[in-house]
Amino acid sequence: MTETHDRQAGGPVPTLATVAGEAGVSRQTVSNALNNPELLKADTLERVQAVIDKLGYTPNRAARQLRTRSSHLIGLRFEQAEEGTSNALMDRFLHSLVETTARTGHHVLLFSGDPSDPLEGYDELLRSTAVDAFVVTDTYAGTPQAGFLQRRGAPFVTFGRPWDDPAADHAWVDVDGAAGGRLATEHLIEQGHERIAWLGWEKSSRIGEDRRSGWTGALHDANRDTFGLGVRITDNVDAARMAAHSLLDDTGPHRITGFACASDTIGIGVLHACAERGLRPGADVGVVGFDDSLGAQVIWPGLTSVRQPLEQVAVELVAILHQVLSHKPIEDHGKMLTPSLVVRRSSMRQ
Amino acid sequence: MTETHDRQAGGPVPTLATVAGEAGVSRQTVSNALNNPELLKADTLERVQAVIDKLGYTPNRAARQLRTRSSHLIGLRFEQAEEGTSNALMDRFLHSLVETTARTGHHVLLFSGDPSDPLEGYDELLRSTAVDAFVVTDTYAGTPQAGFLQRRGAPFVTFGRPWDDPAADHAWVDVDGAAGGRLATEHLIEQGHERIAWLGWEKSSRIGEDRRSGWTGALHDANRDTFGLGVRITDNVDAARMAAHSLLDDTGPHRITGFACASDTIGIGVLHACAERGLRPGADVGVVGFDDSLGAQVIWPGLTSVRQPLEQVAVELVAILHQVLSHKPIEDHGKMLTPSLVVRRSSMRQ
DNA sequence: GGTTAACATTTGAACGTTCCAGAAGGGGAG
DNA sequence: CTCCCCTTCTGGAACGTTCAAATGTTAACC
Repeated sequence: MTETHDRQAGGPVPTLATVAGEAGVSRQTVSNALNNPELLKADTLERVQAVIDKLGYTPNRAARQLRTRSSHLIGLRFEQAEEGTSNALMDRFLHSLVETTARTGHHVLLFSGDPSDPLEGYDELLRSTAVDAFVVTDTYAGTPQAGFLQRRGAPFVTFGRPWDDPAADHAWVDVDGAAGGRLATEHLIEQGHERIAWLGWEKSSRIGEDRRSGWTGALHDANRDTFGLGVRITDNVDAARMAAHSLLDDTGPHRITGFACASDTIGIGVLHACAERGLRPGADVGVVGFDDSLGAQVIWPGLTSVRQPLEQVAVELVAILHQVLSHKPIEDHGKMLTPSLVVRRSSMRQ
Repeated sequence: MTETHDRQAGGPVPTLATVAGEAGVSRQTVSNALNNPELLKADTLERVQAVIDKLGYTPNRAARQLRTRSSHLIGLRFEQAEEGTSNALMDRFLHSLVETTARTGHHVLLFSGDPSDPLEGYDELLRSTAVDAFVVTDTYAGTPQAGFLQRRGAPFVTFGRPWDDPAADHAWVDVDGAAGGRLATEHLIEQGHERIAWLGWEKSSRIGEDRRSGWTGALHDANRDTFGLGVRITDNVDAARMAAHSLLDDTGPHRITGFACASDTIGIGVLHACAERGLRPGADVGVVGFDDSLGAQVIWPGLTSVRQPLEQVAVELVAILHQVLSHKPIEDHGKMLTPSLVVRRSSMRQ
């Protein structure tokens, strides 16, 4: 607690005029003391600062926002995720974002919208000049937010690359899913697994295909075949469990012993199948999930998982956002970050 | 998409004056059309509305906020939870809150603060009149936020009752942990378990003691002893696993077969211990967790858990907040909600 | 027909800040 | 001494809205 004023004090909130009167200067001088201190003579600045501290003055945000047309708020549409994996991810990301924006005096404003209308909310906040910019998170292929905001001339950055249009010229930050899939697969190869399957999402999921391509690439680089080893399912534990059983039933020249998965939910399904067959995760079968969710941490015996650097994503997002807001020409439109592997017992041979 | 204006349109944002000019009325009349439509003659209202729709006018939030001294923002300090159970809870709660506040045109503003100073952030937002009110979530015993905000005369509601001071006269909403503990225990009794243990937190946790008291009460009502059956540990899987082993080793007149737990993390630890002993959850041992987290849903074979009605908590919080903001006398200072039991296979006898 | 009252709308001021143009006070060059 | 520039500070205006009071309009009553 560094403030020198009395935090307990209630009473009327001091304004610029209050401070100016107390310090014997004009309003504008007080304003300058805060926004352009280099314009003031040293001793004036000091005197004004003292009064500001004494009264505990903080500029009224509404007035400042009205005058400067800048709210220092970042809008984020906070949509209900299906009961699934993404919840935990969002929580971690959101915290990083709040933390990062705070460093530059910005705050995060959450708004909701009917999932059936992906633009709902954006428009109203824009017209009422409630936020300076948006962070857009749900940018799977075909979502119209980016196009809409761009046409409206609204500042925004997406978490997620523009899948449809590689030439899209809005700013984005994303995590390299292919690199993640490769990390998982190469780790399983290192652990000595001969046949490594991929359990992923439907073909329509661009994120899923991206992650899968890392698996394909790693196997090809090791001169291995992927034929019959890539399975597409929906993202739930039971579908994954059954798919894993089916793959484990398959007795070719080599049995399948490695599973790289597009999500932790799927990885957990594989672990369930192992339990039902009496296979020991780690020793008999190697399993790697994706996203390092809470479930991966608490499930027995611990699920190795690809972790997205969400803290870093937030930092990059905010950095780019500042460039966009200051109308600087943006150097890179996109920033790709690399995930890391959190190794737990589900993939450790001994 | 019900708006009749062109969502694509960029250009200057229309103001009250724009609309007034177009409709041939004064600014104030347009303002009234929005805020007090009953003051206008029917056909005037209709005409103004038509222009508002046509131009896609939305009142400037900053100007409105400056004049009315109301930002329509609810502040929520969003603190990093330790890697643990509460994350998932927070996510579900936060979504409900965003959804509920949206219904009355409010938004949620997130701010962060150094965990070492529980008051950081509140003061600044208050002085800059950035938010109308706060929702305070981390109200374990001894947290100073409530007292601070009350002295400052700031509107707020806490999620969590004032443990220290039952006579505290601020508004709060909470979930009845004792009822939850009782639900879990009575369910285990119904399932035919003779000796039911409690695995909970350290005595310093008021929430933990509250939940535990439900277990105690249910056992006493059934004329059973609790002696030696209540264990206090820290909230992590491994501690719970070891404690469960220790309890399962105990061979009194009856073996312990029921476990009521203060959290899902602990419940999951018990399931791990069962797995290591070859005990079948459900058939041999009944386990009930608390909070219905993602982990409870995905772990094999499914963990029965006490679920907090977070959606309803949000609704009640917002309702009380509106009472506080309109300076109505508050009927009840506190609102206690009852949790429910989500039964999964970890507690089903067959 | 004139006085009142109720209704419908307008006008000027204010919220607290920053922008802009300009004033006051030095100091040096011509 | 005058002119000009530089530094430092000031006063009025403006951002877009709502409040409070004033104005104009219609209807109602005796």
